[in-house]
Amino acid sequence: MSGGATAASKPRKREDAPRPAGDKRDRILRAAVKVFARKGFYASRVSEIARAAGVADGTIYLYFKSKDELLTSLFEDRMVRLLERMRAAAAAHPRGPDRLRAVLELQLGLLAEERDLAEVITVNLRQSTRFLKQFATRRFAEYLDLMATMVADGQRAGEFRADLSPRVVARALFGALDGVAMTWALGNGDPESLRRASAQVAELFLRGLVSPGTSSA
Amino acid sequence: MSGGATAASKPRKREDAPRPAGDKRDRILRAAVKVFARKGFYASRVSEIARAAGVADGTIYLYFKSKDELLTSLFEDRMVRLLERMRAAAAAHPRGPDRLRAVLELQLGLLAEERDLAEVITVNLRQSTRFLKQFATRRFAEYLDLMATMVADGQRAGEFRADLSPRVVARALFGALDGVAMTWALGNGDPESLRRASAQVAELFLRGLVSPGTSSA
Amino acid sequence: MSGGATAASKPRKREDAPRPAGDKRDRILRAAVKVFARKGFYASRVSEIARAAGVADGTIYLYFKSKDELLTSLFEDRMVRLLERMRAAAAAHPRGPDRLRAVLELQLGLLAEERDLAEVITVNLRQSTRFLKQFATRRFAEYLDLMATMVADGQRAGEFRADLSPRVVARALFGALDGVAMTWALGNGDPESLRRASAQVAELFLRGLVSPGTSSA
Amino acid sequence: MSGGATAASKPRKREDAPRPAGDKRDRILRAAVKVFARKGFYASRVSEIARAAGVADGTIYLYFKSKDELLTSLFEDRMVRLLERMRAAAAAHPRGPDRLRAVLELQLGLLAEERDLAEVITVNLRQSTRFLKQFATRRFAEYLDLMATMVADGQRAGEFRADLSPRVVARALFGALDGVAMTWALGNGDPESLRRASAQVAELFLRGLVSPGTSSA
DNA sequence: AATGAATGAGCGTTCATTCAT
DNA sequence: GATGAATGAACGCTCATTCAT
Repeated sequence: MSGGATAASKPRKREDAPRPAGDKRDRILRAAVKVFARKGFYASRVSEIARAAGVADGTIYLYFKSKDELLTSLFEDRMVRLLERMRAAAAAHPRGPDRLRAVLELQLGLLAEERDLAEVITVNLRQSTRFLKQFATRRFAEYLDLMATMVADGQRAGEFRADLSPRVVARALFGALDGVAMTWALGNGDPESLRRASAQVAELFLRGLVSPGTSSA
Repeated sequence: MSGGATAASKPRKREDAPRPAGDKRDRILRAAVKVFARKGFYASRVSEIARAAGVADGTIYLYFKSKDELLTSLFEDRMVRLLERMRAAAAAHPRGPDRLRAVLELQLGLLAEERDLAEVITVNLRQSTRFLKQFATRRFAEYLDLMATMVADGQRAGEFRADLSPRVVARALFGALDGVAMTWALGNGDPESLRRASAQVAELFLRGLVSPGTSSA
Repeated sequence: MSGGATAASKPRKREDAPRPAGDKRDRILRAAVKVFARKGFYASRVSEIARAAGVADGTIYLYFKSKDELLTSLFEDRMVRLLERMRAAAAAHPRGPDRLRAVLELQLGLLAEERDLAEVITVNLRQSTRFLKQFATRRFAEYLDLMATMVADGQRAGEFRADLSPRVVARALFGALDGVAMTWALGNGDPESLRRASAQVAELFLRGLVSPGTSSA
Repeated sequence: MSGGATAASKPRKREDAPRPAGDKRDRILRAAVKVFARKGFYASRVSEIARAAGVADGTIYLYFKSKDELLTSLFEDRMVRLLERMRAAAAAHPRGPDRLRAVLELQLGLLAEERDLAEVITVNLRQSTRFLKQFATRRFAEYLDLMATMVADGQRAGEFRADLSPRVVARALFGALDGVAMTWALGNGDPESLRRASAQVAELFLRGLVSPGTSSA
């Protein structure tokens, strides 16, 4: 998927223009998303993921060091992608409110397209404290920083009220989106309904954030 | 809360007065919170919980059917307690904004006092999709209903803007509180800092919710 | 059962003619027969036997050293009773063929009256090699001796053919009775059908044993 | 017996010729016979069987679903083999008495060669009523049918007395052989002595079965 | 004597990971 | 690289037995 992040696949001679391998790594990751979403990380068997990916059990270990690293890579992969797009969206919108709205809609929009991923990110990823503490921290901090920066920028520009801590707002924003995505993923999962909810959450937060005397539209 | 027999305890003779034992179930639950918080549900060993509770491994099975049921009971117990207090807090505040603020502060206040519990509730509880789907559903739905009802009541009273779906607001509120609690639990965990964050979240949501032309204070 | 009302079970000074205690020991043994028959020795729980006997788990250990000893005592008890009656029956019939017939009918007759016991004796008793080798040996050898002696006596008296080893005949007789009882116990268990089978087995063996030129009737 | 794939083995690639492995299932079964015979089914540990078979504990579960199924497969395997040979022996002897003698000698002959197996079949197999009732029933019924049919055929041919129920005779025969084998297996276990006993049992039953006026030789 | 809550040793089974082919 | 049979460490749970009351 995507052009950029090929990560460290297996060694290939050279050239082999279009897509030499790496195909398998992706198939495994996609299979993992599906299986993790259905049964949860711990209840998922490596052999199930292998079967779903159409490879042998052992093959998985040619691409990932362990089952843990599979979850880890999944998160890393998706998070990097999300952060990239968020930064692009932010750059495209100079005004704080527009920017915030764009970012929120981007985030839920991505999940709406991939329900299984939403379930993995919002539910399974919290499997272990250890995981969250040791691994996810870096990308997650990056994510919170991005959000907090957007808020702080808006405050400096006088677009957002200045009496709220940008970090607290960022955490609340993350949580609200996560909660909405989670309840959606656990429910029926109609993509459109998540998009509608997304617009309302944006509305709610923007109204909560704007400085008195500023129109949010 | 509640005076009498909680759920399915162990068989008790007759009488009731002296309350000789019965604390064992509680000791186990409290030990479970502690251990789950430190290592996560799956990485926690039943024997560790037993040691932490000061009982033998087998004793745990006199009070809980399985390790799973331990998590389940934990959630049930705490959730019932939370819901009771939330209803009480709601009843004590007739005006929508006050009511909402009281409920939010209650929820984060409870977690601020018991950091381990916060970690279990916000992190470990999402261990498995199966758990969330099959078990937690009932109490969680009750929780969301309560929040949504508060919002809807406020809307009918003209205190809250009417163009947002109460259910979406409830989900966002839950998520925001959960996200703030999670990031707090994963961090240093100073109770006071969670209370301060709580006040800001309330501020943010109330401002976002109030009808134009209404003062939120 | 047995004596009378017995009432209290605690130790009495002396006298107390009919049956001071021991009532409980018997209740436990009878409960054990029932439970062992239904589920097999290993699958039977001490607590089930206790419940069936109407006593507490711990009480069983006041009368028996262990679960093993329960089986052991059961076998001993019943075997002693059987051997006593067999000796009496043998003494009452001077002629070899009559004696053999009487003994066979006695044995299957006892089991026919107590189907559960038949199941325990024929099926469960063979639980472990250790059990058979270390414990049952004594009484079982006594049983085989009794049978072999009857055959040998008959041979000396010219009533039975002399070209068969009395010990082999005894083993075959035991086996035949045991096999018939087992297939019966595993089936419907109509007492009358076991008695009919018993008569045929006696007929078969007597005809097989009699010296040529002797009428078996 | 049989050349090809026995029952449910593990997945084999394709080919068939070289028979590279596949001996593992057999090695495990043989180890199980040995261990069960020495300690009884319940006292035997899966890990002991694994060690005796020279495989890892987990390997056993690649070939058998559970420890129970190990016993079950053992019985099934051996029983199928016995029944095949019994049918062959029966077919080779047209006259009732010869046929019966041949079958009896075959059965004890097989056990004489494999003392451990004799112990498992006669002793351990009766471990649980459940086992006997639910599983062994089919093959055991087949066995009894075969014996009963031989008797009934002989009766129709006028070779055996007609006043005995073929089914009762079959049960007695089974029991006699089983009892003789059991007492032998629990004792010293000299193969020759079991063969001698076998001949005497045949003699005893044939004499008991023949119609008056028929020579059994 | 009787109770039954508590104990904790012990075991069947699972499953991530390895490695010979 | 790819395979999947084999491995064996690790753990939840059971249940015979004990002992304070």
